[in-house]
Amino acid sequence: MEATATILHADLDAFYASVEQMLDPSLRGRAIAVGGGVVLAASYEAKAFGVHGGMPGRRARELCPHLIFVPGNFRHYQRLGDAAIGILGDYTPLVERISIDEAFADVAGCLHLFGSPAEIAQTVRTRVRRELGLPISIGIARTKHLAKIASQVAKPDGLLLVDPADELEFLHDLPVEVIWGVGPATKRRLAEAGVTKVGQLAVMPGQSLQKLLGHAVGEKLGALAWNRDPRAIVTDHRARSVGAQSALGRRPFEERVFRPTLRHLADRIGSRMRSKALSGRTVTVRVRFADLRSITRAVTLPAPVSATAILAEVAEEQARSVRADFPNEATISLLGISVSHLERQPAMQLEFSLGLDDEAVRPGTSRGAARWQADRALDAVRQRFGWEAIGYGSVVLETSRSVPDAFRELAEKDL
DNA sequence: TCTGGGGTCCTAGGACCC
DNA sequence: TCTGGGGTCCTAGGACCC
Repeated sequence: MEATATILHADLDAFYASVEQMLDPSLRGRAIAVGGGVVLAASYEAKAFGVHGGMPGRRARELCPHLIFVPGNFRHYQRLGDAAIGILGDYTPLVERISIDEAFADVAGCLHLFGSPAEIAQTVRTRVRRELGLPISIGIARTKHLAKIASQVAKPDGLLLVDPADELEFLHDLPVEVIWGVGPATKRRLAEAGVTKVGQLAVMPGQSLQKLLGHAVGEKLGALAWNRDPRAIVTDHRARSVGAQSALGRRPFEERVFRPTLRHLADRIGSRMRSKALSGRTVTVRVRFADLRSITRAVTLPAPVSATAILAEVAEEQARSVRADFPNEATISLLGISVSHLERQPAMQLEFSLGLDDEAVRPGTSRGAARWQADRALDAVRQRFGWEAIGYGSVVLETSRSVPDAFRELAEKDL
């Protein structure tokens, strides 16, 4: 007996742009871009001119002179994304959200209640359109990988079921870059070997594939080309790292620049970690030079931390070491911090024992405890009055922001 | 013709231990 | 005196995804 296709991949079409067009009817049917300095999302009308997400706003305007730029309504995006995925959840508890506008679902267990996978998918599409006013495409297949490809092929505003009997016929005709994990670099390498279609990839000997792309990527691609994808739906993902970065334009690589910036980044990361009761042992700093080459420095601490001041100190120390190692790099364009080796526990007790807080403030209290309490107080104020209400005094960033802060908050939001 | 920010996973080499 | 193998952890960098 042949397995049935019960995995759905649902993907809201040109999400931010569609929301804007839904909210403002005068934008419907027109080429719009959400964002300004950088295009965060483009409507299909704009995509027809070659405009796409991530593109500099100026370039987009060149391609499409009548392009309308709209600032984002980020609260709406979060709300509507949640609502759309929620509709999917009305039919099965097996929903795996992978971003604000995208999710997998397995409907194998609810067919007797709601009908065939295609019927369920169509119901979801109809409801998202009727209740939220948004277009959503859904792909259905036997595996996650193929369902995702199907939803991309179905776009815009479409539904595509890949019958298990037709999987390879469907898949092998498509270009290699439809495969999850084939980006520009892998595509180029494959093209150099004369491989542009999935079908060609499929018949490549495993050994040469692994030689070309490395063991893991080669093996994965070889399997995916035959639609061998063992991944199941995972309903709870736990974070493996928490990070923040900031593009700086061109700034001198000096203490007076990187100290306040790292402090601000550490502050954002620390408060996010504390709000989720996470702490982490490895602190990685990224420094990007003016020519876009970037350097990372990581250090693993003996115990996990989440206090802003400690994260900042560790990060500053690493920035200094990069500075010392690259005396000829006078200009930087980005700084980032990321914390990994996360553990699910408050960091308070652990930070005492790090030796980072050797000056006791008073008997029974360490500097680490004082910091932790200060952080908690700050977190509480922000919870009531908003992020901008309070912060580390030294932090005044004159960075010109091409990305609205609300977008950062959105990107930071736990999905 | 230089795009921002938040992530995940893989590779390779070195240190260290048994 | 060059003679193994296996495992784990760590760092740095790269590719990819949304």
